[in-house]
Amino acid sequence: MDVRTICLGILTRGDATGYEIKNLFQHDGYQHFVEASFGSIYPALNRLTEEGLVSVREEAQEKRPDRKVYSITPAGRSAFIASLLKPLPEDRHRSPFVFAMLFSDLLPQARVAQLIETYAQEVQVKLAQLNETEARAQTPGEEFARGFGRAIYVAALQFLEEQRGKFETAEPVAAE
Amino acid sequence: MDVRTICLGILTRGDATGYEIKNLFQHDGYQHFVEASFGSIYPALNRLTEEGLVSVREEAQEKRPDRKVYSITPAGRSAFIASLLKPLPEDRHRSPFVFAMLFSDLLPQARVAQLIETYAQEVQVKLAQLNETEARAQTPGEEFARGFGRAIYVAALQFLEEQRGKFETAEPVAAE
DNA sequence: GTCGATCTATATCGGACCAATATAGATACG
DNA sequence: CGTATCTATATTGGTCCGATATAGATCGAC
Repeated sequence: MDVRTICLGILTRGDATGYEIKNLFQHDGYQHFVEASFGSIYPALNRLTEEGLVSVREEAQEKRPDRKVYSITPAGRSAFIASLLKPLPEDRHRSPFVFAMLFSDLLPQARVAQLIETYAQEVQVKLAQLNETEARAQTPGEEFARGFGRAIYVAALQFLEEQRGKFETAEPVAAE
Repeated sequence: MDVRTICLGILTRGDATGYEIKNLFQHDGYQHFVEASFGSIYPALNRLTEEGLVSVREEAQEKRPDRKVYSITPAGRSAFIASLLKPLPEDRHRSPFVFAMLFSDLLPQARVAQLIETYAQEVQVKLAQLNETEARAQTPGEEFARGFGRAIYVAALQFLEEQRGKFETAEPVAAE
């Protein structure tokens, strides 16, 4: 799922600037399983404009940089739906935490316990974020995404809870 | 968790060629939460060698390209452990599947059902892979990583099972 | 009341990383 | 006997991220 496709998808829900697209990842609905940086969003929007998949209108603002508001075109909408009909790339879950835990035998116990605590807290924050958005009007898709996130985070927390303690008795090895 | 750190970690478990490091991600222990491509592994090993964090010995083979077997140095081991003592980057879970489901209202029902089925099958394959490795000798870290993966995958499957059907009655919208 | 922080909004650059491709002989299978 | 897969290296094009730059607006703290 490249950034161009992600931008198209977001624009099917309404017009937006590059800045607003970026912020959608931090707030509402799109949390946790989709992301893109400014460094890829702005070039993506330019290319999409060249290709006629989105259109821009520049809204000049007094004493502010111009807003470039992007809208999806009919061609863009078709291209987006077509991309959802093709086989999807697989999920990619990169976890520095799991990687670090693979080497727990090389770390002092205190650090291992801390890794687990810190990670558990992060998961709890994400879970709380998902529950916050609960009240707002949602598409069935957003409902699904929130449920999916909840399911995974709850399971992760439960597992961490089970593991807590198991790494407190293991003998540590040289940490230098 | 950059590729250099990942390579260092793997080399703490024993010497390996770039090729073997890459393959470790597909087989044993490191499955699912860690990955790197040849295009980043080979340059990483070169740089690590320059920096003295790993050493190479070239094993000439008859009628085969030379094997470049990498070993971690004491400096490399220290650097690796130091990187595990610093705060870790957060997990990054990119899911084209969840992204597509966010737009289920734009897709024909059949496609949505297919998305769920296909994804569920992929998760089941991953779960089976984790259970396969069960028999082999494991470090506590590998045990943890396998348990973590299992917990998440089982929860995902359970959620998908609950959702199956919920997307069969939703009215579809134009798919072109 | 003014100073710093945060927000809106654009954009670029270096570097990291991936996917695909190239090379090339070995082995294994049908 | 041919073809696919395996061992093993490496590069290239392109995508993407993180950091940085710019710049005025707003808002809270002191």
